[in-house]
Amino acid sequence: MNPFYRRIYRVVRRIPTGRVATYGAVARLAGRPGAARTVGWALSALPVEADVPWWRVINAAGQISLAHRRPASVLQRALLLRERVEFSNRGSGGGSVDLGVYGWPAGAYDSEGAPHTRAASSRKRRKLKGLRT
DNA sequence: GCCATGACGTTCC
DNA sequence: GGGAACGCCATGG
Repeated sequence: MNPFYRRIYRVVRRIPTGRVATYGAVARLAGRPGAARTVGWALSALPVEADVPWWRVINAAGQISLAHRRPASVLQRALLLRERVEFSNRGSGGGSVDLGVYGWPAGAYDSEGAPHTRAASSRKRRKLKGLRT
């Protein structure tokens, strides 16, 4: 097992009860920003018997990604609810977690969490720089 | 070593 | 706000 995985698992273990972290945050804390996919991959290979709160790891949108892919989605939601993590019924998407409240580490998301929301400001900045042509 | 895939993220339309 | 495209790192064939 590569040190990345162990690091990722360690980071996930550091997630306190009642809090959730995004793949990107975990990857960043693991020392590999941008390796969010790798984090998900590592968790996919994670055995259920492992003492790693994988259910506290969600995507940047504050939603569970293993919706139809894995039946564990229901389990994850149940576990999160058990952790007192509320799901904001944003329409009928199945519910999303407010990273501004339950996000971990605190301050990483602060008052934002939605990628597109944050992208709005970043986009302008990128356009201003005049990149990509 | 190259191509394809994945529990994701960011940016553009 | 929603959908599509590109990029990211690591694994598997």
